[in-house]
Amino acid sequence: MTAPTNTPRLQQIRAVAERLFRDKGYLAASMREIAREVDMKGGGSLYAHIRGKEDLLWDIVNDATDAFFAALTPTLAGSDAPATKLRRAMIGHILTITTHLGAAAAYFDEWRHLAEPRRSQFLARRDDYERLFGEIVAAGMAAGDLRPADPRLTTLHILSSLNAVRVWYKPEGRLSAQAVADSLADLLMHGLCC
Amino acid sequence: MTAPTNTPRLQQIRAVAERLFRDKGYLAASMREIAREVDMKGGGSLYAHIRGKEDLLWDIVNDATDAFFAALTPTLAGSDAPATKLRRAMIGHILTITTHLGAAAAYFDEWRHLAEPRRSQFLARRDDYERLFGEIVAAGMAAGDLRPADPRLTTLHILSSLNAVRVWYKPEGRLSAQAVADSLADLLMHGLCC
DNA sequence: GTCTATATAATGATAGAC
DNA sequence: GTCTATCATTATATAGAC
Repeated sequence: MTAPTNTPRLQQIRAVAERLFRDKGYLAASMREIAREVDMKGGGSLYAHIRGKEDLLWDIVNDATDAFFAALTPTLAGSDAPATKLRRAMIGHILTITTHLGAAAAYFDEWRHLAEPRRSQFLARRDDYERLFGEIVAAGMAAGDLRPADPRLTTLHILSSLNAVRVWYKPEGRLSAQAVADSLADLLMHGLCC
Repeated sequence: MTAPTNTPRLQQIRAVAERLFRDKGYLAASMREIAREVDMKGGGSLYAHIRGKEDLLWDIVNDATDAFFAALTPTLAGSDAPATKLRRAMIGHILTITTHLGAAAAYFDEWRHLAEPRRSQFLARRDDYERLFGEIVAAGMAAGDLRPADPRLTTLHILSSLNAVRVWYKPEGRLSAQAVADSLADLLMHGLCC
């Protein structure tokens, strides 16, 4: 939570910061560069809109967290069988990444540049999400819907496999986000073997 | 390639840099901090051993690349069936990550802070490795050993799933590296479904 | 709200004594 | 090879005119 205002100019600044934080990393992206990309002549003007660089990261990280929860909530509320629920959760997770690539980079990689207590607050929310996701996996195994295995370790494998999409997915590439999501869900559900 | 010498002191500096680059990121890890962790009193003393900070990153990144190739080569040379080869390659890849966590962080995340032409040189070698890995996948599908799918996309999914282990694996944790490697190989080979 | 100028702190790297 | 001192650069952030 920074300012209660949310002007178009601020949103523009946040969009640029999101892109630069992803492209070069939080530390390598300077305030002067962000300012230049929104057609300001010096970094100082930014401080009429934000209190500091870290606020930009904080807002981006929270947008990402909100998006992941928003994608998972309807799946959790549904009454599908666990395996179907898991597939829907996986697809939703991947599509959230592919439609919020900048925010995803902050969520997975750049959050460590947050100072306390924000850092811990973020990690707590991320843990909540992973716990919710893991409950689907555990339920599926308990119901005999999924192969029995260590549910915590399996959830870790699933989520980190899904998250890896952020590294190489290109919106302008030959593959649609849906095709990437479907293929990875198939791979995780059925495996490589015949 | 930096200096032809390779003293114990230099190896110690590289080991510290590797750990700090992983823990805080390349840019956030200062030369003064590296110096302090090898019991030097100021960052200046480091320059009797290296020419610059980037040389440390470069050497670490190349160590990682060498390690990945070293793990893959015997598997490629073997005469196993493609599916067996793939499993061995996956296990070897994961174990290389877990035994070189600092170098893996540089290999996957910090390489972008290399200036040209080193950056491109590194990416070319990494592409070579991924191509070799992908040939096992393609051969397995061609032989009917693996389920038919887009071999390039499948290779991308496999490798990025394996690579994700670096993010959460803790050597002092409850799971051995071998257990992590086996469980992920099982998941990718056979899937979650019954 | 944006500009210019600047305060303040930290960085990578170098120089020279020992 | 390590020390201390320092240079040059860059960073985030602030002050005050407009």
